[in-house]
Amino acid sequence: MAYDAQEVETRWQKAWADARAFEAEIDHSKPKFYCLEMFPYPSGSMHMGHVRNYSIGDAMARFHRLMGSNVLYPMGYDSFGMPAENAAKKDGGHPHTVTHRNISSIRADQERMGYSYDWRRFFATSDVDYYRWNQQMFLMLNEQGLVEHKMAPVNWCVDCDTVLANEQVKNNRCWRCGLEVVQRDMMQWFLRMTEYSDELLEELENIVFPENVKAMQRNWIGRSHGTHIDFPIVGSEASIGTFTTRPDTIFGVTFVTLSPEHPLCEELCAGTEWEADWRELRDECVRMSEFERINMLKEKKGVFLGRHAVNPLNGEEVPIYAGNFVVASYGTGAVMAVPGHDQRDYDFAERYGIEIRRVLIERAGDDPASPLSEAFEGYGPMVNSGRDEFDGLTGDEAKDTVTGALQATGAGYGTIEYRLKDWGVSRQRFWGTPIPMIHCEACGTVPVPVADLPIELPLDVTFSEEQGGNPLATHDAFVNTSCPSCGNAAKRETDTMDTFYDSSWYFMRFCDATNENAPFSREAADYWMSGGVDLYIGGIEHAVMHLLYARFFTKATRDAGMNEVGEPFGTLVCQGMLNAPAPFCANCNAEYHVDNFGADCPTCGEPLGTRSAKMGKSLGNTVSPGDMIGRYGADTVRLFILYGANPEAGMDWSDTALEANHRQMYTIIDAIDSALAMDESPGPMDDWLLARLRTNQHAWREAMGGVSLREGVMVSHFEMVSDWNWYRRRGGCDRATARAFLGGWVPMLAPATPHIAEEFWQKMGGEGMLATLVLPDIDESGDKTVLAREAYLRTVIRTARNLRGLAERHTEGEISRVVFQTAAAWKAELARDAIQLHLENFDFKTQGQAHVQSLPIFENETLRGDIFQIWMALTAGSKKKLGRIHTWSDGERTLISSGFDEAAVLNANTDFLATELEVDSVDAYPVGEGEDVAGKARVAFPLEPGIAFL
RNA sequence: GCAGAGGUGGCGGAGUGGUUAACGCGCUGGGCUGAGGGCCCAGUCCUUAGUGGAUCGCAGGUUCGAAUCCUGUCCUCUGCACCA
Repeated sequence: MAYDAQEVETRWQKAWADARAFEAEIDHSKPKFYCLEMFPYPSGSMHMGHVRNYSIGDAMARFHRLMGSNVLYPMGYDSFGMPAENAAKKDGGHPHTVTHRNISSIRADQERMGYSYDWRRFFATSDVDYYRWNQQMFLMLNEQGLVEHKMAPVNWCVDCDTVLANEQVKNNRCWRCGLEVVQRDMMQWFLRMTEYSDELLEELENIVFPENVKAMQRNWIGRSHGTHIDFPIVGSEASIGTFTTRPDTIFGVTFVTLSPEHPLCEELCAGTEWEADWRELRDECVRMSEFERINMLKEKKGVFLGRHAVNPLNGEEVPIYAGNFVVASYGTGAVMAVPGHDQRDYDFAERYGIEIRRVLIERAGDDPASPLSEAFEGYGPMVNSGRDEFDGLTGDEAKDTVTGALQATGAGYGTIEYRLKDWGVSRQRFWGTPIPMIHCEACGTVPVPVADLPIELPLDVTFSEEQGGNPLATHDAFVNTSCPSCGNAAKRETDTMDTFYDSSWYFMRFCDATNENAPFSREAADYWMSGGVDLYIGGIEHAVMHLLYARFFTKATRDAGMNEVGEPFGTLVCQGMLNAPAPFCANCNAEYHVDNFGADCPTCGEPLGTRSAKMGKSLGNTVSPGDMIGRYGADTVRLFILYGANPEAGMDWSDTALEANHRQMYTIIDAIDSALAMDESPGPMDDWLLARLRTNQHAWREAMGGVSLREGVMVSHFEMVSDWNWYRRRGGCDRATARAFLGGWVPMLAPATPHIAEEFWQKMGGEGMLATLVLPDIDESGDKTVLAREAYLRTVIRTARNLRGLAERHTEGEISRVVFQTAAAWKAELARDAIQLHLENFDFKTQGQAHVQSLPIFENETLRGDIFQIWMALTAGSKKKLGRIHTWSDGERTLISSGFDEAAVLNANTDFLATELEVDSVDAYPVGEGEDVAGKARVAFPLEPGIAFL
C-alpha cells in the first residue's frame, strides 16, 4: 500500500470531526472516564513536550473509548499571563490579539496531530465567558470567609513588576524570569488556603499521586507539632512568643533569638547603644542577595538587643538576641535557643560566649554534669531541670509534661505550625482577571454585587515598552466607578488575579463548559468529577503550585455546595523529561548550545563530547513537531513518542529511532496488506494465530489500563507483527482467519496510531469507525494448549539449531538428516504424576522417594537408576536448576498432563523442520521405537527430545 | 543536611527469588526475494574452533538458588533547606 501520511491523516481528522466522534455527554449507563492534560499556556506553537503530553492523553482517551467508557477529553487554554502582555508591550498591540493569534496556532497544531478532543468544550481563560466565573467565585469565597485583604510583606519581582506567591519564588528568584526577588509591604488579596492545611496534608494518603509529588506537597505544607511558649520581657509588659518542637529542652534555654525583622526588635533596643548594630543586621538581611545570603548563612550571626527575657518555668533571665538565621515568616519569628540540644544554637552560643547547658542525657544513668562538645539533638531523660517532677522524663512524656506545666500557668500551650502560607492572589498586571472589589472612602472595601459582573478588561488600552506599572491603574474609565453601598464616587481595585487561580477549577468548567448561568452545574461536575479526574497528565513542575491550589479550590467549592468531590485528581501521571543530545564538556561538567557541536569547550578548550540534556531553547537542542509531522506524519511521531519510553520515564530524542518507527509503520502496512490478500485456505496454524491474538489482546489491555503505554504499544505494534510473520512462515494463509485476526488487531493500533488504524479498518470493511468502536470481552479458554504446542516446536527448532553448529564440527560429511527421539512413555508418565502431586501440595522432600518406590514401573530393575534421576530432575532439580514442575509454564504442564504426543507433532511438521534446520529428512519417534541414534535416547526428557544430526 | 527517585550488554530500556536478561535501536556477517524501508539466521563482555568463563554501581549477608530479599558503601538526578 502506498502510504501518504499527510493525506490519510488529514482525511480522517476531517471524518472524525464530521461524525462528531469525540463529543461526550453525561450518560449514567456507562462508566465515565475523565482524561485531562495539564492546562497549556498558548505560547505560539506546540513544542515536543506538549506532543508527548497529549500523545499520552489521547492514547489513553482512545483506549478507554474502545473499552466502553464514556470519555471526557477536553482541551482549552490558560491564556492569561505575562508573556502576552509583554509581547503586546513590545509590538504595541493588545494582549487579547496576541493571545488569540497564539491560540489559533497551537490549536491547529493539535488538530494536525489528530488528538481526539471534544472541541465543543474548548475555552480560553482570558475570555470574559470564563473569567466572569473567576469573579463570581471570588465573591463566593469572600462570603465563605476565605478572602482576606491585608498589608503584608510580599515577594516583589522588579522585572515582572508584580508580586509573587511564596511558591513562585525559587532560590530567592522569580520562577518566571529568574530575577532576584525583593521584599515589599503592600495591601494584598489573600485566599485562606491554610484553613485547609490539615485536609490538604491528610488526604494525600488517599490519592494516587507519584511519591515524589506527595513528598513535595507534604514538605511544602510542613506541619509540625510543638509548643508555643511566651517569654516575658524583663521590665516590659510585652513578651516574646516562641514556637518549639522540643519543649523537653526548655530548661536548657540560655538565650532567646528574634528574627531581625521581628517588630519587637526595634521596641527593645530603640535609643540604646544596641540599636545601630541591630539596624545594620536587619538591613543586611532584608536586602541580602542570594549570593551574599549563602555565604552569610554559613556563619550564624547575631546582635544582643540589650534586654532579657524570663524563662517561664524556672524564672531565669536570659539575654535576647536578633539572629540572621531566624526566619521571620515561620512560626512566630522567634525561637528559644537551647545550645546544648540544637546544633545551630550551639554554634551561635559558642561564637558569642553564651552558656551551653546539658538538660538531657543520652541514656539513663549517664552523668548529668558531663560536658557537651556538640549539641545532643536526640531524645533522652531530662536532667538539671531543678524540679523533681521533670527529671527522668523522656520524649513525648517529657514534652507533654512541660507543655502541661506551661499551660497551667498560662505561659504556653500545645500547638501546630505550618510552613504553608495563605495564597496571595493579587498581581499588579493587566492581563488577568480583575478582582471584583471597589474601594470607597466612606464604606471601605466593598465587593461588587454579583449582578454587576463581569468586570471586563478594557480593550482600549495601548501598550508600550516605556510604560511601567499596571495599565489598568491609569485607565480612568475602568478605575472610576460608584460605590455599590453608598452610591458615591469610588475606585475599582486594579489588581488582577494570579493565573494559578484560573487553573484551579478549569477542570470543573470542562464538565459543563457552555453553562451561561453558573461556573458549572452540580450535576455535570458530580458525574464527571466523581472520584476525581481519572487520569491527569502533566509535568512535575506543577507538583506543588498548581496541584495544591486546585486541591484547595475543589475543597472550597465543595464546602460551598458546588460539587461533591474534595480531591480533584484521582490518578496523576507526571511525564518524564524530553531530552536531546547537546554538546557537553566532561571537564567543566557543562552543557553548551548545539552551535558548539564538534567544537572545543569555550571554557577549557578541550574537545566537546555529547550528552543528553533537557530539550530547551537555551541549548537549542529542540525539535520542531511541525517538521517531524511534515516529514513522517503524525502517526509516526506518536508511535515514536509512546514507544520511546513509558510516560513517567525520561526519554531521549533520536532521529534514528524515529526513522525506525517510521519503517515499522511500513512493516505494519505490509503485514496488513498481506492479510487482506489471502484466499480461503484453512490450515493447522489458524487456531494458533487466533490464540496468540487473544493472548496479546489480554496483555495489551492490562498494559494500557495501567498507563504502561510502552508495553501496550510493544504488543500492538510489534508483537502482533511478529506473530503474523510466524503464522505466514508456518504456512498460514486463510482469509477468514486473517480477517478475524485483523478484527482484533486493527483496533489495538488505534490509540497510538489512530489514522492508519482507521484507514485499515475501512479497508477491511470494519463496521462504523474505529473512533467510536467498543471492543467485546475476550475468551482465552483453551488457548494455552494450542500456544504451548507451537512454543514446543519453536523451542525444539531453536535447540536443534544450536546443536547443529556443534554437529557440523563433529561430522565428517554433509549433514542431511536429523533424528528426534522423544522421551519414553514412562518418563512422560512420571512427569504427569509429578505435576499432579505438585498441584496437591505433595511434600516431595520427605515423601518423594517412597512414592517413586511404590510405583509399578519401579519393579523394572534395569530402569531404577534412570527413574530416580528423572524423578529428581522433575521435582528437585540441581543446584543450578529448579525442578521442572516448578519451571514449566502453565501451558507446558497442561500439554504434558493431556498426554501430548511429541513425536506426532514433530512428524506432522517434518517439512517445516527440514527447511528450518536445513536437512533433507526428519525422523521422530519415542525412545525405543527406533534405533538409538548417537546415544541420544539417554538425554530425552519430556518436552526436550534427544536430537542427533547425521 | 533532609526527603524522593534511580544505578542492568555498544545504546534505550524490560525484568522484584527459579533455565545468566524481554523488546527495540545501532553495528557486523550470512541466507531468502525480480525488487523493496520486506522476511529469516548468527554475532556484537572475556575465552575457545566441541558446547568454557564472567556479568545487572561496589562490598558483605540470607537462600538449594539473587539483577530480584537484607546490611553497609559509592555515585547520579529531582525537590526542600539555618523551619525552631
